[in-house]
Amino acid sequence: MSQLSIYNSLTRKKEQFVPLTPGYVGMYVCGPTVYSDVHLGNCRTFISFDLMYRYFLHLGYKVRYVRNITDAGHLEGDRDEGDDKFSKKARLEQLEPMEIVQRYTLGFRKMMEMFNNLPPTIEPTATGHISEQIEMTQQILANGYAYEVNGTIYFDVQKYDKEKPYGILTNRKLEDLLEGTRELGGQDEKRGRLDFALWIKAKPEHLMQWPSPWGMGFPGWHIECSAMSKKYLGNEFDIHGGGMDLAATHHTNEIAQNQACYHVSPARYWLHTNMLTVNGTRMSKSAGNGFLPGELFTGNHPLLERAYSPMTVRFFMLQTHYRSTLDFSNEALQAAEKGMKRLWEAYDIVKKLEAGTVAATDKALDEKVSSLLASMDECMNDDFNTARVLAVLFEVVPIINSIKDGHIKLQALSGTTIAAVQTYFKAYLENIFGLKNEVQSEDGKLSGVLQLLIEIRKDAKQKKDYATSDKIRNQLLGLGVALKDEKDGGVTVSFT
RNA sequence: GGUCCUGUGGCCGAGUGGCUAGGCAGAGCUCUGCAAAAGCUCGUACAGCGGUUCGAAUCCGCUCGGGACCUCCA
Repeated sequence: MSQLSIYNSLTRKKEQFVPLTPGYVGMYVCGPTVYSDVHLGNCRTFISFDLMYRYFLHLGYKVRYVRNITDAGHLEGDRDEGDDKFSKKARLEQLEPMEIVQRYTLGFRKMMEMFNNLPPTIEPTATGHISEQIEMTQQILANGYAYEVNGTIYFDVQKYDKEKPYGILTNRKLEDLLEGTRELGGQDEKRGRLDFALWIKAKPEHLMQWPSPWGMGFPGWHIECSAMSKKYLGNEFDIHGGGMDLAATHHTNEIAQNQACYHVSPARYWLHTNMLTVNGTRMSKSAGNGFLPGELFTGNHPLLERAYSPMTVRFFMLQTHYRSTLDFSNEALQAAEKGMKRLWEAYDIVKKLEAGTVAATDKALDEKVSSLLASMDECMNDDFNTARVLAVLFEVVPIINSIKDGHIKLQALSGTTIAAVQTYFKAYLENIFGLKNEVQSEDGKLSGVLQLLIEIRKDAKQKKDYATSDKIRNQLLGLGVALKDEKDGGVTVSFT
C-alpha cells in the first residue's frame, strides 16, 4: 500500500507524511471564535479536519487532536481603541461575556455533533491559558523580538525578518507585505506597520482583562494558538491546520512567535482548507452571505429551496477535495442527497451479503472489485482525495445492485472479496467519512402496523386488487414511507 | 499594485501527458400489473490562441474571464 502524502502549504507541494514520533500524530487546528454562531464555512474546515483525524485513526496512529476555542477578546481591528468582540456583544445583549462564550460554545459543539464530527482530544480555551500566553510574551520580549508601549506588547516583525523570513508560509517578501499595508497613523504606537500585538493594555471599562507584568490587559489573538499548541503538542509537532484565510496573517504570526520564542517552527506540515462559496464568492461573516447550519437543516433561508440534512451536507463536502473551493447551490445539494441515498442503499445490501468460502466464478470481475477497493486507499493516501474515493465506491455500487437483482450471482465473487467489500464500505463510509444513516428506525408498535399494511397489500395484489394495493402504497408514500416491490416478491421499506 | 489559485459536457465536480472519473439531471432499452428502484446503452467536455511533444484537459507562453489573500473571518 502506498504511503500517505499530504500537501504542505509551507513547501507548496505534496510530501510524504512522516510523523515526528512513529505511530503518533500531533495535530493542531484553529478553532472557532465563540462570539456568534458558526457558519457553514467554518463547518467545512472542521469537517475536513475531522476526516483527516479519522483517517489517521484508521491508519492506526494514536492522535492528539487539539482544537482551541477562542473565547478571549480580540480587538475588532488591529487598533487598540476597539472594543473586544465579546464585551461588545455583551453590552448589546446585556449579558456577561462568559455567557456569550458559553452559549456559542455549546452551540458550536452541538453543530459539530450534528455533522458527526468526533470531538478533538483536547479543546483548550484561550481564557484558560492566560498565564501561558503571558509567559510566552515575556520570553519573546526577553529574546528581543518584542517591545512595550504603554502597557501593550508588540511583536517586532522587521527585526524578526532580518533573521527569519516572516512571509515564508505564503511566499511573500517583507517589502511586498509592507507595500500592501496602510500607513501608520500619527498617534500609532507601533514601530512597524506589520507589527502585531502579543498583549494589549485594557481600558478600565473593558470587561475581559487580566493582570500581567505590564498591567491589566488581554492577550493578542495570535499568541493563544502558539501557547496552547506548545503546551499540549510541544515545540514541534506534526500538523497545523486551519482555513486558508488564516494562513497569511494568523499562521504567519504564529510561526514568527514560535520562532522568536523557541527558535523552531511549530509544525512540520501546514494544511489549509479552501473556502466555501456562494455564487462564486466566498462565504464569510463580514460579507454576510453565510449560511448557518441550522438554517440549512430547516431550509429557513431565502436562498434555500428546502431543508438539507447534516449528512447530506457532509457528503456534499466530501465530493470535493478539501483544497478546492466548493460552491453552494440547491441543485448541487440535491444531487448530493440523491447520490448519498444510492450509496447508502447499496451499503445496506452489502451488509446483508453472506460471504461464502467458494472461489470466484468470475475471475475478471473478482479482480476488478479487488483492485477498485485497493484504489480507495491509494486515493485517500493522495492528500485525502475523498472525491475520488467516492467515485470508486460508486463504481462498485452497480455490481452490488446486480448481485441483489440476480444479474450477477453472488458466487461470481469470492468470499474473500465479498468480505473485503463489506470491510471497505464500513471503514470508508462510517469510520473515515463519518457518515451515518439518518433515517430513524421505526419503533416497535409502528413497525407492527407497517408490517400489517404490507401484508394486506400483498393479499390485495395476489387477488389483483390493484386499487387497494396502490392505495396503500401511495398513501404511505405521502406519509414518507416508500414501499418497493422486489423481484423476489419481497418488499423493501425506506423512509423519505 | 503585490502574492497566488482557477476556468472541465445542462448542473456539481475528479484528473497521473497516451487508457471510461464519478454524482445529479436528460434520452432509449430491459425487468415490472403499475409505480419506484435497479441493470444496460448514450452525450464524444476540457475558456481562446499559439508553442513543446509521436501524442496535452494535463507542460510552456500570451489573451480573456472568475476568485482568494495582502484588514476581523475556517
